[in-house]
Amino acid sequence: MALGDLERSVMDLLWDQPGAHTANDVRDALAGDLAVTTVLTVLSRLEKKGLVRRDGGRRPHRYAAASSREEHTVGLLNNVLGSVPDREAVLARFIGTIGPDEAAAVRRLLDS
Amino acid sequence: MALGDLERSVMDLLWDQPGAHTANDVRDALAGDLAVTTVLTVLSRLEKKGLVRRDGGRRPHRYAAASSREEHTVGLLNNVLGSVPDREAVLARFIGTIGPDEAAAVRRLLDS
DNA sequence: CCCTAGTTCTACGTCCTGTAGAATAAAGTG
DNA sequence: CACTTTATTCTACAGGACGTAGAACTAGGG
Repeated sequence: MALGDLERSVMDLLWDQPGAHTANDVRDALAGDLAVTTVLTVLSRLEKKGLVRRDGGRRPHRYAAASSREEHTVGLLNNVLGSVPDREAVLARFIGTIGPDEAAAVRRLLDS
Repeated sequence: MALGDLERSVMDLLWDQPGAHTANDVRDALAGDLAVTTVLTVLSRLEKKGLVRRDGGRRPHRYAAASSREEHTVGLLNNVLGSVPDREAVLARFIGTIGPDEAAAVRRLLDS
């Protein structure tokens, strides 16, 4: 599930500032001068996509990211990798493209 | 640039059977009973996206994948990784999700 | 010069996204 | 409780991407 530009901006916001936010908070933090209804629409759509969780208990509803940016992004990666018949062939080429410093980091991560 | 279902099917075809294909070839190889014009439209769009190269020399034009499936997919991966502020944080979590066999493969790839 | 196979143009329905007004609901205030 | 303010949901629309294909046009074979 790909995100649009505004959806993306909202998620970035929710990820960068974890915790519960009202629609007004989100609107104020966003660049540009959007209507609150716009923000609410986007938050609804993100909720439907499972990326945002809403707390509708008290009245200004609060919204928060449903999972971390890393989790979500790893989901995307696995998504991409799931679309090819040979994951390893892709990983092989991917590893060829990463710099030596990053390769070292990956090695470290593998060993931990 | 995300692909639609039909676009995806066409690319899979071109990747699985490398070489130059006519629109009719592609249509015959695809499931379903599509019009050739449909296939041509899709091939055009894929060409515009840079995924397909057309040889318009002789009359039944020939179409072929512009890059390998692996190259293209790695591009997608880097795309995804380019959308986050901390690539390594994502890689860290990604590595946590891969199985031990695949981890071994990655290690091998790093060493080669 | 005319078929015929092949290609490009044009088009339309559908879905997604950005955008927000209108309508409705809830909550505070006197 | 009636009224005002604030927040949420409904409804809507334009624009773009994609699946789909007919119509119009082009080029090569006879």
